[in-house]
Amino acid sequence: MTAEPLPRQVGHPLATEFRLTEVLQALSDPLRLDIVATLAESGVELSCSAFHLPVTKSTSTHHFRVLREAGIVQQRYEGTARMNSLRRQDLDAVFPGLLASVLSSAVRNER
Amino acid sequence: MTAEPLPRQVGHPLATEFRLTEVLQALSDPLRLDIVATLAESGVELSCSAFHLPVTKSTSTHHFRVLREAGIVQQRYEGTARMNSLRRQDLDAVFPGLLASVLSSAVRNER
DNA sequence: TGATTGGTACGATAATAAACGTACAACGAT
DNA sequence: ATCGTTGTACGTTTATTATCGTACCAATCA
Repeated sequence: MTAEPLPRQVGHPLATEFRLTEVLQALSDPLRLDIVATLAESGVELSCSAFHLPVTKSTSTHHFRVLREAGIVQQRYEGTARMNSLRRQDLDAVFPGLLASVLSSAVRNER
Repeated sequence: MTAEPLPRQVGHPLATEFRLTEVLQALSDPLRLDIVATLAESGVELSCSAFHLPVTKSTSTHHFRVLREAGIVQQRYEGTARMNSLRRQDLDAVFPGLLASVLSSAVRNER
């Protein structure tokens, strides 16, 4: 009676549920800001391990979860990897110009 | 030999010292975001007590200090009151568009 | 099947941050 | 001089967050 393993999935907030303070909080961590900037520059999906973050796997999981729960990244499984992409359209729809100004500020400020 | 009391003064960071993550962190608190939005809407200097914050005086002092140290507000004494104003020009120079997008997002998101 | 890869879950710890109360300081007015 | 107003300083408490380690799971590969 071994149950079928459930397909792995994660919950993402709807764009209507985004909260500004939560987004700002998520972006206020240097590591996470770096992740977002890297995603924006690359323009493609990236696995968690592609970032070579200077923290352990479990801490990495934590940061990606904060970004996901704030609505900043979209995650989906591809094999064993979890692919991350920016929710640009959703963010722009709810907070117009915010991501762009944060990203250009991040470049100027060198994080 | 009673020393003259020093004129009260506070330290403000130079615009060149602004750090994006610190600014985002400062703005990520609902109370502080409210303060900034009120300052922006009013367009004038406001004393700390003009905000009628739902916290004690000492907590209020704390939040204004966070905003000041991030470079978001300018403070000066006027009598016993501490007058606060936005450092709009400095912020726009270092992080172009950031404050504007945060403020318009705050309105949409109703904080 | 078993090992490897990439990531999660959970619990613990340490650092940071929000909130408060009390005591106090500077200024203005009485 | 002393009182009310406005805010600061300091120490404490509580809540949140960043980090880690260990154990584990699902997918792929040999």
